Amino acid sequence: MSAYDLSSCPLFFHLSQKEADDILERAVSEVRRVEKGHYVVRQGDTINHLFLLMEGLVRTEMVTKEGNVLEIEFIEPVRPLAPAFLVATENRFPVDVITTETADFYVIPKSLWLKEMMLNETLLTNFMKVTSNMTVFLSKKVQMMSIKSLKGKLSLYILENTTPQKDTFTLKRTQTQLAEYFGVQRPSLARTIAEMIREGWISLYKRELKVLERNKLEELV
Amino acid sequence: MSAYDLSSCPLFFHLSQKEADDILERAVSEVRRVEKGHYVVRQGDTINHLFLLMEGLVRTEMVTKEGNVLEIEFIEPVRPLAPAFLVATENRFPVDVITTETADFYVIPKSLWLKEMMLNETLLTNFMKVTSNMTVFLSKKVQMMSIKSLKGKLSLYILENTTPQKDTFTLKRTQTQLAEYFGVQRPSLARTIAEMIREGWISLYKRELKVLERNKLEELV
DNA sequence: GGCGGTTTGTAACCTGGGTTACAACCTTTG
DNA sequence: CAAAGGTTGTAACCCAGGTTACAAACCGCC
Repeated sequence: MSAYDLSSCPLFFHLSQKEADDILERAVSEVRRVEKGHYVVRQGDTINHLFLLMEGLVRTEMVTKEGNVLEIEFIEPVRPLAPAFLVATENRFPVDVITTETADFYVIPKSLWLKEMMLNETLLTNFMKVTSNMTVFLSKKVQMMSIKSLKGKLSLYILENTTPQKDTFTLKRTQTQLAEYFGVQRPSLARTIAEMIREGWISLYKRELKVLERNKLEELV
Repeated sequence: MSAYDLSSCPLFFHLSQKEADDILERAVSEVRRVEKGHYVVRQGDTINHLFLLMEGLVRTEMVTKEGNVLEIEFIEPVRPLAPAFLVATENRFPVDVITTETADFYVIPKSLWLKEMMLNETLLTNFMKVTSNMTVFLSKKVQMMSIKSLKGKLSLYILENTTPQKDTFTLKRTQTQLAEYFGVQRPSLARTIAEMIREGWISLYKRELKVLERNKLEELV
């Protein structure tokens, strides 16, 4: 049970490896392997178990009909999947979770997990912090989505990845992925980037993006 | 301190009036009155206190630049404001909070509140449930916002307010408010409603909306 | 170096919603 | 009941982004 480094998981911060292992020893009811490209959980599934991603990589996405995929985030081990929904009144999974690599999960029944939290103050506050941070994340998402123009969304994204001091950064995603993140078509994104370059607000060489007129970007957010 | 009915507040479920009163007695450091139409907190403010709305009515809204207001929800007493952000790592208020009526708040310092939660298991699980439900709420919001077309958003809204059995409901908001909720202009909403009526999917008399072709609405969500 | 697959740039055309403006209703309230 | 303010219906025009399609550039890999 103790092959994994749990200290990197926010649920186990400030717990010794032994404490964390003991908790898992008592609570984990099943180890589940999911092959690459398969669903772990689907939007709408009822949540009675905490899923701990131990190995592999998964992607959560929210699918709107019309086939538009609005990407949310990648999750790397060791992390819990949507812990907030374990406790919520309407405890259904909000998103699809798909493995992008073969992944291993510890499956913990809700009741056992709650019991462990009641016995361990640190575990409990960690859990609360994780769910609260999810709220912060989501409300930022809402903020991003509430910006109507693509130029505005792009500006927000660029500003979040630079500072007045460090005006350059490397795009970590392809244009296609970025477009998905913003919820727009790929050519639209390319067009908008081209416009912003033409107007002299940013420059782009290979994947290196440089901010030239920070105030112009700030105006749009 | 005990003039209020705390049992309606999800933070105090399953607690006796006396238990709840005792907690507040110890934790509340200040009672604050805010006049109608004023800001209680602004987006970006650091959160070191829990605000409990005891009296009055407030509205939270997220303001995007360009002046677009994306309404989120109304809050009635007795309710905490954005409790999730008290615990989160980046504890800044995600939204503006504005009073729509003169309102009274109990202000509780973070440290005192945490202490109370550590002493009372019920209070703690209640708190967790509240923040988790906020996550559920926000991710629904994200889902709604990720639907691109106004027809789709409107369909989702209508479907959520009816069932196959009960195909009629009364619009509780004006078109202006609804348009704000969807993040579109009022004439656009009116136009779209008119289209959906013309195509025979819904009918509308005064504020009574009736679903005629449920499957058509479902297609768009 | 050359070949297939991915990523990027760009252009032409289409469409949903924004914008503005005005008229017809409702609902209060004096 | 009449004036005033709020709510709804509509129309004309504009524009950001969607859609489709193709070419150029890049990136391993044999």
